[in-house]
Amino acid sequence: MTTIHDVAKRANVSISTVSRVLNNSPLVTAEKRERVLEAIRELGYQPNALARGLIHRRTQTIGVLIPDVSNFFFAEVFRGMEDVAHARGWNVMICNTDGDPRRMLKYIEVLREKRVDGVIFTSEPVSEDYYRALLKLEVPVVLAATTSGYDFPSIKVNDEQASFEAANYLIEQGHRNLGMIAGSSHDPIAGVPRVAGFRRALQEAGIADIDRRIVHGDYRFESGKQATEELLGRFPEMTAIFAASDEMALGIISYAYERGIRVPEELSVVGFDNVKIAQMSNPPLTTVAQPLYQIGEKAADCLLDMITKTVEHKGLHYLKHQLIVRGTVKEIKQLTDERTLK
Amino acid sequence: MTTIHDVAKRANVSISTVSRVLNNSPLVTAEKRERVLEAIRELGYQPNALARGLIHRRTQTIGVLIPDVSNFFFAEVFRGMEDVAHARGWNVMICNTDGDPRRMLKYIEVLREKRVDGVIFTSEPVSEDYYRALLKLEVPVVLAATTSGYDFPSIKVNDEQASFEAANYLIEQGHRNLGMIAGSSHDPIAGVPRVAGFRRALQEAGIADIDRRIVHGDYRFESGKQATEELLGRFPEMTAIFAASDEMALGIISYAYERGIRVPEELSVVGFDNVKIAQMSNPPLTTVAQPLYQIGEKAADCLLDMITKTVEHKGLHYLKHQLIVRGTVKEIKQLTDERTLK
DNA sequence: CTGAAAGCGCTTACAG
DNA sequence: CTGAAAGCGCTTACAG
Repeated sequence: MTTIHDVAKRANVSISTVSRVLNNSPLVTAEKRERVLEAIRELGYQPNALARGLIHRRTQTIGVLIPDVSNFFFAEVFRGMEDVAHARGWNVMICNTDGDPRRMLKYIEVLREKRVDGVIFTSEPVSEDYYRALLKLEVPVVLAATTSGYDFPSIKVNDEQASFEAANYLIEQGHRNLGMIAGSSHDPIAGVPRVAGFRRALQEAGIADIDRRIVHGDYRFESGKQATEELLGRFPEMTAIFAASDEMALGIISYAYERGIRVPEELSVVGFDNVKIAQMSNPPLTTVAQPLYQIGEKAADCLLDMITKTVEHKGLHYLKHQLIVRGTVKEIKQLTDERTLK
Repeated sequence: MTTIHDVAKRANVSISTVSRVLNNSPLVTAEKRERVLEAIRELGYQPNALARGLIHRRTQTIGVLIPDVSNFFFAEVFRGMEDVAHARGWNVMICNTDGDPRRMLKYIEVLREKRVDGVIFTSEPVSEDYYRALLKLEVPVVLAATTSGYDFPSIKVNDEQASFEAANYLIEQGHRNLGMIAGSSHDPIAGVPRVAGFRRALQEAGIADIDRRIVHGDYRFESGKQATEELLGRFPEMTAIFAASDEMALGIISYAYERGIRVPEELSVVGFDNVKIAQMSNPPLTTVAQPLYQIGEKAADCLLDMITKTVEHKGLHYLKHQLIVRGTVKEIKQLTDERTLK
């Protein structure tokens, strides 16, 4: 591969001069500049980013730690990151951690070796081990779709509030016998707060027996089906279920379909996330939208701002969630209304 | 950040010695090795991959050119690549091209600057521009889920044959009035060959009017819905539709659901790809599976073999497709049988 | 076995 | 304005 020396020789100048035109230095005569440019063109020369990076201590690369890009949710968040990185002239090194601590720690080390300029840590809780490893990186870190007790800026949705609104919507539509398929109770991000929001809504509505109305899944389709069976076993008359992920919500719909339970006539369903498949189900899924792509965009923007010292970011940034009403919730007359009518 | 000099000073040896223990050279006394290791640990030193890469002319990084990771299909293929890269000690730089030639060419340049050790080019036809740019890279290139007239090894499924089998399956199930929602007729990979396979099956079965039975979509959900409307407008009695992607197949199901057409009782559907959502539809989608994850794995393995010169790969490698029978196809008695019975 | 030196491909004061 | 030189953080013949 051609180097700066080849160009210098061909243009009959020193490598310093070549370097100057490469870096748009004004102190080169028009004539030499032309000669150099010409030589570059003829040779198809491109500067070696490694050599440049070594000197500038900047690689123009950021690392993205993410559980699994083949997951609908992460795929969209990631796309937002990649797009702004690209637009701002950065590249991204992707690291699928699978939620595996060994893999995560290994990847953080690799990112350190490669001297990435910054890191986006996505969707997982920040353990103390992770925190220490991240600090050693000595570069800016931004949290996407998660948050922590440490001082990394983080971009996410207000899970408690979003969940509260979803449950509340169901209640407003007249449902009183409702349940929830939650995420993991060990998950401080998408697990605990969403349960808390659900709880708050039911409490305010004076609905009893809340604990038994909550079953835990793992956010995936299959667990949504199983959890529905469990829930309907406990409350055969249940009229609505809120799931902490769209995939689990699709599991509810599938379960209902298999048993001949009509959605939404007999069972209303609300999901969480608004991944692309939410609009492809039958009926299309009513869900709480997280601005996935924007979370990725904002996280990348925030990180690049910190790297280039344009702006200093701190603390927790909430992005707006939004209830998307499609076809899986039916309004039902409340018992009290019916009694009143008689 | 600490350098090899810091370690050398602390361990009271030369940087050559530090370098040797870093590279597991046998020519270092146990005692010095210990001292160096100790210093490395205390300092939390990690060698700079840029400096190493500069010398070795190897970055331990591969580039992946892919249209859009947020797409179900590519996300899974990509995951396969990332997993083997990781397992074999390589990192991956991801480049979402969006099928945009400017973006593609720009990315190939960037990969050249960054001196990646190899490139996987995914799912797009290789234009002459791309070919030239790829050649200039001077590193191995492997094609995943696509192929070309050039001499890059490529990993894909036999689209014509897979499509033929899908159509044939429908015919075997007694369908004679069937249609296809194809991809783009400008797409030499997932467009043209799949239409050809469909055609061949209908021809062999002596089914007439083939041209009118084919409508083109863009692989996405919405176009599947629209194409269904078009097809059913032309052939109101149509009993089965084969789609060149699962997403379009889901579009067929949605269209049917909205119009009260029962799947599979009144309309059978077969998809292509077997992305994760295929099993989440109601009824679950019968489809031709491409081994997505394995295509990614194999492409990465093939590339890394070439980079490390373990093996030389050439030509076209077909990975096996497979018809996955789920719930969207109904067997119907053929008219001829019914007549025979009477 | 070990260290000084050259070199990977660049950038950037420094002197002219 | 321009080139020689030093240096970014490493590896690896070379001499001892």
